[in-house]
Amino acid sequence: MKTIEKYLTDSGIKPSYQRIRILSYLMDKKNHPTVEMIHKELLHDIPTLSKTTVYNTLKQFVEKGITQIINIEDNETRYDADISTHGHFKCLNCNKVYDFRFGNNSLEISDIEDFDFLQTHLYIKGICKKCKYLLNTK
Amino acid sequence: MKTIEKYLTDSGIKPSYQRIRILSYLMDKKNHPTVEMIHKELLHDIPTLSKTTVYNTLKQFVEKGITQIINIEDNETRYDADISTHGHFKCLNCNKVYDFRFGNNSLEISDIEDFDFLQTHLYIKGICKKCKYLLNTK
DNA sequence: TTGTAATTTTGTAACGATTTCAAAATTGAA
DNA sequence: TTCAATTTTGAAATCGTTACAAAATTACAA
Repeated sequence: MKTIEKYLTDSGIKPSYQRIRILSYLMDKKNHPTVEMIHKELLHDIPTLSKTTVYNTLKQFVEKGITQIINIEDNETRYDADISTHGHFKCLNCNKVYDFRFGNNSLEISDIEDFDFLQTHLYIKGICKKCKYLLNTK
Repeated sequence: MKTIEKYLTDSGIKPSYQRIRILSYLMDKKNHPTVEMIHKELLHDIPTLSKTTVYNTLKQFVEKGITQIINIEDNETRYDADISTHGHFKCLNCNKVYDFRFGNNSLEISDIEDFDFLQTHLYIKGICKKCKYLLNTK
């Protein structure tokens, strides 16, 4: 069995064709897509793919813990199959979402000492390196 | 002129009755409300208040920089009149959103060194102290 | 104070993302 | 091969948000 199918099976998800393709898309592209983006692109290969299937599949992936939701913007829900703790940077010029690493232990958090932490999401917005130079040389 | 009116005027917003009431609500309650919550509660005092006004007002507050959007959950947009850099913790048991402070310099961010940071949002989900003890003693 | 223009508020309609739901298609086991 | 269970599909419903035009309010000049 291929690794992606085994990964789904091990996560308690039956590896249907659509599920394999959607997870592969997330893992290969690493582009933090919206439902719209996934549906639009996969439609080229799977002409019958319905948007409902994309919604259902992603909901299942999130429930089973193999995908995380990115809420960096209030008007778009994005998805990420990289479930390791890492941050997301959105460039306000080109709208690209970048991954970044941060020292989780070094956060120095006050006021919520005795709380149990289950998920940490760090979002930063600004201007990426590429756009910064482009904008400067205009 | 009252302080809240002066604050609006200084921010370039004409202090209409509705705007004063909505900003006061945010500042007094500090409950990170949704549009729904603000509208429902103020309706007791202002029976003619329309939801559109709440939307318009909050959009203006955000544009003028006196309110920030909290996207800790993908199905609800919350608002906060505290625009200082601070984190938000959502209890997955009681759904309350808590503020917390964190050392901004202690983040130890890698991979996006030369990017310009404009906004930082740190969200943590888990179980709050109160719910933790309640759940343990059940 | 009155009249008029500008601004703000309101309510309805439109919109877009997401969910619901039942039928159709596919899969798996006997 | 047959039948039950699961998955996918597409249409309709729902929900949060926005667009828009009319009504109300405010500001200001005569």
